[in-house]
Amino acid sequence: MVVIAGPTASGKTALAVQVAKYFRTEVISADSRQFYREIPLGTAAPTSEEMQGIPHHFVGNLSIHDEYNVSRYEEDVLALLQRKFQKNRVMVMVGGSGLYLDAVCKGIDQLPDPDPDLRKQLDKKYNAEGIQGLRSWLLELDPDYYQEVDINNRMRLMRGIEVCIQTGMPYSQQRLKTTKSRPFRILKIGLELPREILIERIHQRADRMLDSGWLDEARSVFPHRHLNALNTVGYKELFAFLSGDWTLELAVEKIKTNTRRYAKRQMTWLRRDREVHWIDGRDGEGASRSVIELVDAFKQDLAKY
RNA sequence: GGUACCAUAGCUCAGUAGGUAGAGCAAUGGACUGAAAAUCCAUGUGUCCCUGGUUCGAUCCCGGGUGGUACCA
Repeated sequence: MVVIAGPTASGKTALAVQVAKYFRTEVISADSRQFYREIPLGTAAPTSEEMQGIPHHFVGNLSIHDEYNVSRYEEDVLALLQRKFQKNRVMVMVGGSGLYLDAVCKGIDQLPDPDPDLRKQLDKKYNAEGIQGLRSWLLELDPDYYQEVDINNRMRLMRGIEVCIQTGMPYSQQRLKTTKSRPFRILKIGLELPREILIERIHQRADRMLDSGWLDEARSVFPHRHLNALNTVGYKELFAFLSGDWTLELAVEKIKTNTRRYAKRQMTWLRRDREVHWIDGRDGEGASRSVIELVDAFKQDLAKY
């Protein structure tokens, strides 16, 4: 499996199609927002024209009303890969959601999915007693995890508490971070661009997306703005405009800023992964040639064993 | 042309009884196992507009200049 990762607006979509074309195979998206069919414009999901006839999986396959999470994604992708590897030697996975990429490449521990009723209780606790309420709750249930969590991060605190309650065992004993073995070999590619160029591309793409009707798309999902799928860069800002809190100009400026920050977080995540082979994303043709070379070298390497 | 006010970090601004300065945002670095495009942590040297003067010492007080804003002609 060839994994193509990189920050938003770095040209992953086009590169993945080029590579999939060359190997006559299909593309799996690892983008936690392109799943949702109601929001293709604002998530820069590939259009059918951009796909150039290459089958894409996990793009527009869900509704914003669906419940979904990384472990289900891991399962779904593995099931699909098992089928696809029967006839394809190579598969391409492309996306910018680091956690989702890792779930497929390295696996994720066996832990329960969140229970909606419990989440409600946790929210109630947080609203009534603030972060301190969550802290003391977690300290009681799992003192070991309490020592290592981000003590200010309410989501981590909540998840820790949730797992302890649902399983009756400390979270810290179940979050093992073991790496699972996969029945296929993985080659990871990272697309990199000089900072100024990436920033320029982010800005231009935001303007292009707005020109192509993004605001109308945001308006159409506005009534559901509290759904998690819409807690997303771009939509949050457009919703602030649609609510009358911000001018459109301000919203656009914030979209650009927040997209830049998102790209930075993606890079932080990816840089940590020593298995990534970095390639220059400035020239699309060159990038796809580099990927193909890397894949061929990888195959030859495999043949030795 | 006159009068008043303003000029401090990339931006918006605070401040110093005269002892060379700090917030928010941005930016940068980082964390990350079922909300992940989420969530969270860390990091503040900048000719305090220029130039004379007073002073042991001026970003701060005084004079002049330059630029900006408002009002009056």
